[in-house]
Amino acid sequence: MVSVFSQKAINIMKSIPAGKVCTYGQIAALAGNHRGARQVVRLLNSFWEKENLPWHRIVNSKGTISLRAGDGYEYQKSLLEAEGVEFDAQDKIDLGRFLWKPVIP
DNA sequence: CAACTGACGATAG
DNA sequence: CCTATCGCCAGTT
Repeated sequence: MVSVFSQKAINIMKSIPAGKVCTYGQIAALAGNHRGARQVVRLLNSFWEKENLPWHRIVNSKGTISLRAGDGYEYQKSLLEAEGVEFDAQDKIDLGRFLWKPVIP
């Protein structure tokens, strides 16, 4: 038991299907804190290897990858493209088509 | 145990 | 479009 927020966020992230992406704010809001995007970042960096989270499916609210080129940016992009996610000329994802909308009761 | 750290978001200018 | 600021708080040092 870490925290309710962490568990929910982790649960949500583990549920993201291939070919879809999620935003930090969305996960934070679903986990109970609409302003907890930074906590989501912390959780990802701390639990992605322990919980086997698909960190590459998490992007910022604009649908762009937050990492800088050379710092994993191209790697994440390639992973997403391999799952069917498309990037436009501005290297951003069309959230209208690829944003995953989880079903939380 | 106190301070620091963040792959962000929304708002204001 | 851009930069600046505040908010939020678990995990790490």
